Amino acid sequence: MSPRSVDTSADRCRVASPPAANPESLAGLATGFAALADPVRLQLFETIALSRTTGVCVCDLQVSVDRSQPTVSHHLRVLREAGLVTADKRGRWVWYQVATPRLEELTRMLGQLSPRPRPN
Amino acid sequence: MSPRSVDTSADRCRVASPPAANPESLAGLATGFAALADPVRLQLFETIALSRTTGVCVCDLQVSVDRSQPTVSHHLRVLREAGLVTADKRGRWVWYQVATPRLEELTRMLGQLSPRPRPN
DNA sequence: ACGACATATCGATGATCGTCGAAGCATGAG
DNA sequence: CTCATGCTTCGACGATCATCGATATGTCGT
Repeated sequence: MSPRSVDTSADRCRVASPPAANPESLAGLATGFAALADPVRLQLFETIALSRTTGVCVCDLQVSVDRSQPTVSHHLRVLREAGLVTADKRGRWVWYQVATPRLEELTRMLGQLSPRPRPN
Repeated sequence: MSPRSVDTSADRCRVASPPAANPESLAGLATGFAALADPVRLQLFETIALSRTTGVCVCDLQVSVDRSQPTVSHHLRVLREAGLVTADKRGRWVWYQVATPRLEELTRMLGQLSPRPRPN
């Protein structure tokens, strides 16, 4: 017997789902968090995000994370496919920038889970 | 040659690291995001977070995610070890609650990466 | 055209992950 | 005490992942 349905009807509580996100959007969000779940990727993303105006070119990203060039390229692809960054080929180099809407989507979700937003 | 150091000294930019988080705290944050990187775990966490006051007991979490009971237990352990939730054994049941400071730590980091916080 | 350079892709390898059934460990009811 | 119940731990298995060297693709300078 569930602890929510003990006794006659006193302690009872909505066992049915709260206003949770639907499963597909949940999977999308999970993919976003998965992209940030690796230390190397998180550092790459931080570096990209902190250089808002210009973006960063891959050759500069390489030096900061001490991984082989294919590995860095792989991580950047994961960030790209998660929608967190965009790549822009300018001449011989590729510049990465943060994809703000997606980042804010993730931030907003975490924010809504904190016991803050609805103080009523 | 880096595209930042073309020409004589015109387009130059601080190649050296921005005020990035140190590597160890980066790993800690990555662990946090990794805990949210699975759809099942994200739903569990959402359900826990949305029932702030009381918390949720595992038996109620089981029904919502359609996974075996050991699997749910495993995911809850990951969330626990990532510091995102706390478990409280009350009698025969275990009640989970969100660990607010940790959640806010993750939220804050994402917030700082959005091109908002410093409009100067 | 050619060679140097910047990135991306491929293929392989070891590590980690998600999942389950089975077994273990408490707790409370009888 | 004994048994059912709620949850965790264990062991296994297939799937996915992070990493690298080798190779491919595209671009610029000469």
